[in-house]
Amino acid sequence: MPRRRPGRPRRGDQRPTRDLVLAAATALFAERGFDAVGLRDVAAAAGVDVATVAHHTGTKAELYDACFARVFAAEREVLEAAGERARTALASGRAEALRALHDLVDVFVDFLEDRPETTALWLRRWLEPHRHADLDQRYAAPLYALVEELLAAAAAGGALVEPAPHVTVRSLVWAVHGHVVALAAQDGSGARERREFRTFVHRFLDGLYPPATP
Amino acid sequence: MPRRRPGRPRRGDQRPTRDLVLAAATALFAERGFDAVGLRDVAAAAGVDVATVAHHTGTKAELYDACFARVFAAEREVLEAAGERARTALASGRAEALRALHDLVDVFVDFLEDRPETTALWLRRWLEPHRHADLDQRYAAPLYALVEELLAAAAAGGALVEPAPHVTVRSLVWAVHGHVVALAAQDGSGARERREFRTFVHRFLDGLYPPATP
DNA sequence: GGGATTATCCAGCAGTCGTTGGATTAGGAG
DNA sequence: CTCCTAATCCAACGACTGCTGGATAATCCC
Repeated sequence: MPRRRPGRPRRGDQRPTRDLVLAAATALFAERGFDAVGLRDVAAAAGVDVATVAHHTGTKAELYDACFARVFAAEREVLEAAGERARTALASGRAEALRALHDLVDVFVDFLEDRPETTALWLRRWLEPHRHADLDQRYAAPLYALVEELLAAAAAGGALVEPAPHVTVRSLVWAVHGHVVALAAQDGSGARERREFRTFVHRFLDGLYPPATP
Repeated sequence: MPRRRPGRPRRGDQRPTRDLVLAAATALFAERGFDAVGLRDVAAAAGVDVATVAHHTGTKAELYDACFARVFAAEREVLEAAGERARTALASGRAEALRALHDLVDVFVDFLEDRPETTALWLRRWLEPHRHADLDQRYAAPLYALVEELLAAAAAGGALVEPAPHVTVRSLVWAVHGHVVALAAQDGSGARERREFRTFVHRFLDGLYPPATP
């Protein structure tokens, strides 16, 4: 491995080192977890010395936080864009709200299937509550609020009082993460699994909120 | 901490040291994970020296495996007992099969609510595929097969061909684990949460397999 | 050109890790 | 009592950990 050029970076230079380190660290943390990844592993994966990692990202805990913030910010961005589209459909009636709900869930599933490391970090977050202070406020809460809003709109006229919407949303979210984990654990493209999971999700929603009232 | 008596244990002695170590290690591993728990932590929690831990449970990896085997064996035992009861109901018709399905799921939820460390280890197992070789064969496969069998029986006459039963089962299992994690993360007794989750589960099953065909 | 700034690496510190060899003590077997 | 076995702890080894002080090099600003 050739030694990287030291010194101040040129004005319109290549990809900044900090992003390189964050990408490498995210992949490693998602696969092995906080304690099983050494700073020297991250440095080697990024083609950089340990001191350089520390120079750009500070403490190991700060690096960990930065990885989470980066991944979850991307997810939140995608979901809020899809949520904005869905929100406009809310005013158009129950059928449109139901379709918007289905679309939003599809976007969610697509996103996680494409970026399994998001699921890995999401799960690790639940197993390490002490390490993440404000992640829920910045990430989970807005997502839950949006989907609950759509669920409530879809249920309007359906007289759905229980279970509480947040229970339904949480269960759906965990089912999706379980699907992503199962995809990663098996071999093959998983095209069939993806198709069947979408079928399941739509049946799940239709079962709770039948599209046509008898 | 007084020094423990060395020497060969007396004939009808107290709780064997190995169980003490395994219990302490299980609690620590469930809370912090493999790498964040040192053998000295386990030893201290069990009131024992490090060398004693090694003497009884061998390598750290072997200790980890022993914890998993212990916890999952308990779960499998409970589920197979409930499954046996359910299996006899299968021959009595669709309505009885549906009720048996509901009962089995209730047993599953009750068990995990009472022993949250089972959920913690279950999740960690998915995040560390390299550390667990044969756990799926001994634990997950029989459970999945049983619930799928019940689902298929419940669906008989309902013309359910998709989604594939294992997708439904997996999603339900992950939803339950998500419920347990949420219970552990919140404060209070969580009695309301438990009640609402059961409502959700039963609605979930009824949505996929309506109890009365219209 | 001459600082000032920024980036990179080398070398090493102090601490913890899992693991082990050996000493000590207690009970069972004869 | 004497031998054997089993249980416990102490002390230490080598390896690895996160982190850092300082040297060097490349660029920017003037």
